[in-house]
Amino acid sequence: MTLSAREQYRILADSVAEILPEDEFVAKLERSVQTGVPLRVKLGCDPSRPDLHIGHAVVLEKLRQFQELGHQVIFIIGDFTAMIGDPSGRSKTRPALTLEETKANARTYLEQVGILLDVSRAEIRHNSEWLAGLTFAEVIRLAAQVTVSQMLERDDFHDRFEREQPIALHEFLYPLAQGLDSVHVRADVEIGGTDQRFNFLLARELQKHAGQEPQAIVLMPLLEGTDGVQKMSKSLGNYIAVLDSPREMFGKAMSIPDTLIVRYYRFATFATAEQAQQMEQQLQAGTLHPRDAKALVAERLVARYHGDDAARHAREEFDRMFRHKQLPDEIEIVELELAHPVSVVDALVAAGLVPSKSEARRLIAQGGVSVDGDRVTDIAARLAEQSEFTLKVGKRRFVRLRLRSR
RNA sequence: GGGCGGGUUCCAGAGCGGUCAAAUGGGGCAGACUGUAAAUCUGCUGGCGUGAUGCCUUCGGAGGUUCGAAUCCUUCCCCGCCCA
Repeated sequence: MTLSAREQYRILADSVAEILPEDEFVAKLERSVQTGVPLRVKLGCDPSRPDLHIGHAVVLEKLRQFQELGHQVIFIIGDFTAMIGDPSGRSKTRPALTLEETKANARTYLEQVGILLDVSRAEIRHNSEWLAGLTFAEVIRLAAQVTVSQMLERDDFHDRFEREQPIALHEFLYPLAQGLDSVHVRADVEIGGTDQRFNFLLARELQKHAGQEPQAIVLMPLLEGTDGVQKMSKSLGNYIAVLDSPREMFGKAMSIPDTLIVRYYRFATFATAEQAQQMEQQLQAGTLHPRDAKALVAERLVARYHGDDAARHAREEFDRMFRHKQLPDEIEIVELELAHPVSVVDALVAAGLVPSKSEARRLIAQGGVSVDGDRVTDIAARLAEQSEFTLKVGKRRFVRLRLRSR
């Protein structure tokens, strides 16, 4: 069921941020169709951060399309680089991983990828295969292929250089290592987020040096995080993880700013361009309420990772909790041995709802704490002589506390 | 090797002998409002403790001067820029 190059292009070019260079990409597709040889499509993975979020999914979805069109997907586990310790930028201590950790992380990573596409059909390689054995002489020869000013073209290097912030020498080596990966797997296409443009282009240079046809580059848009400003990333804490529970996923999706609704619809739930456009119009015309639009996006998102039932349930629960301010139907139960009388402050800390007593006092003073539905107003309040309480902090932190007397 | 500028609370960044747990912004949290964990507004944001202008621990590390130090001195570590 091989589609023509043109049809493939139409599918693959949809929703990309950029394809570089466009004509080479088309030529590769045409040749693939003619010869029946699938394209080798590379995706690099960072095993130091195995938690996938829905921003990654934008790329994986595209990869899935390649796979469905019969092309060969290649995952490169960056185990070698992870073992050395990625310095990139400001993250101060990103400790070097052991081989075992790297392996375990890679496994988790691929499990999560498996939610979105068929990992069993993909080629999985570790870059330690070819990087670990390089001699220093080879590294120098490699480094000689690129100039410092070329390196400084890269956005973040440039930026840091301008701002007089440190750039460690070995940071220059990472793009080179990544580029070597492309050479070693003979990638026809490399796919990633738009922030990878420089690295991917550098890989083309290395491939040319190695006498290979340079890879085409498919760049996917970077999804903004739930804060609506910065790109989604784990370290910024503005992400929705692929493994988030339905409730969390739904809630986080509901917390995105209105301006992001259509974008999430499109790139997080993979609505078609037409659907997205339609939503946009309805929002503008006022026929679709932003809240409802967001709920639709949230529900579709949950449905993708947890199924339709879970999605519906998450939606109902969200309405119950936030529109009607009732309790969720499942509350974590914490059992503690505390002797009466127990102060509310102590209970909050013991139940793990707040990190310190000072914090608990602050929250009470601000009216953010309730016990069995009644707001606590007194910092020195104590729990009544009963064995079970529902503690609530803010709008969405609940615990059912069971006290056992000793 | 030399010169200069730096290392402050989650982040950025003021402070430069007491009035500093430390300005301001960001982030986070809470409240009000609401259409949601949107937006907006308000408050809080080291720990312990309370009828408190209370106690303790923090300003790269270690010492020291002083009644008193984030602020001065010594030394060590780290970073940036420039010159060589």
